[in-house]
Amino acid sequence: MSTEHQRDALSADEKQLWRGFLKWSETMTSAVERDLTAATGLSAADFQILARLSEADDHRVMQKNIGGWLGWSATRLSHHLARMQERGLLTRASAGAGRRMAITLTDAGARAYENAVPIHAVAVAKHFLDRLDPDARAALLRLGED
Amino acid sequence: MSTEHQRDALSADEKQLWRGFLKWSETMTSAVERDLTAATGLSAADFQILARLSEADDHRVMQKNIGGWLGWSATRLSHHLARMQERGLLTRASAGAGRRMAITLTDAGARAYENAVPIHAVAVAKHFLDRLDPDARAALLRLGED
DNA sequence: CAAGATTGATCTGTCAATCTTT
DNA sequence: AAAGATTGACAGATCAATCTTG
Repeated sequence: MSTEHQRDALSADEKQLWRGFLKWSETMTSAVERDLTAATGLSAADFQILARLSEADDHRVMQKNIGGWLGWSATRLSHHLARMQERGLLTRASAGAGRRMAITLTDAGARAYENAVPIHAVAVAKHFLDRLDPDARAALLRLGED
Repeated sequence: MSTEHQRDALSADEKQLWRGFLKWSETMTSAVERDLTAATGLSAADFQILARLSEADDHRVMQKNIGGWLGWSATRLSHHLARMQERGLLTRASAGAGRRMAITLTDAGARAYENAVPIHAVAVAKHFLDRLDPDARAALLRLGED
């Protein structure tokens, strides 16, 4: 009989791998966010959005695209962009077909992002990049490229 | 001059590695939780706690220990355990020094966990384990063992 | 109507302050 | 006083339902 089609439970090794990964991943991303937020007042989510806007032509991007890049639901994105707009980091304007929206970085948003870039880079290096050996780096790169 | 002490920004490769990891990690853990919750009504957080209780002698564990194993704050754990107690999955009782608490699995909690184990195993295998080649597996195991 | 976005209710997590027992 | 746990207010995320425009 096969042992593949009806897994009863994880083996001890698999359990260790899964639990270890979860704890490492959560601890590491929390540490990055803690450093970023303490120095800039931006959350990790804020930073990701500002980065995408900052990289775009005219600092302007369709809302739909942001959702795709980050893998966020429409709902989450809508709520988050509303809050960021209230804080003056970006503006929203309807643009074309259906209920399509164009998101634009404000000057204040651009400044907040530029100020945060080096802090973010140091945090990611300290808690993530610097702890990866070449094998781990290659493995994670492969997992992430889909 | 050194390029180490004052990182200005991540390189393109580093950015790809970091963003790719974040998206993969969030997508993958969400997929596991979606499968688990759809079939059992348990969240990933619920499952982790039930698993630790289930593995303990007498299905009983000190609250402090759970926090340490999972890397959770005392606050988060307190709120979460209160909710799980209301759902009848576990009981809380003061035990000894200070404000120490002993957490015990109920029969209903034990049944819910046992029912969820194979579903969880299939989900973790499908979305995580089966997608790791030997190098990735070894690399993640190293990162997680601290 | 279909795609894209929003809304409100609810649930989870965090922060700061507080409480209890030794 | 110190350790461990709780509380309440608030921020962030999710779900289901709804809205808008081509």
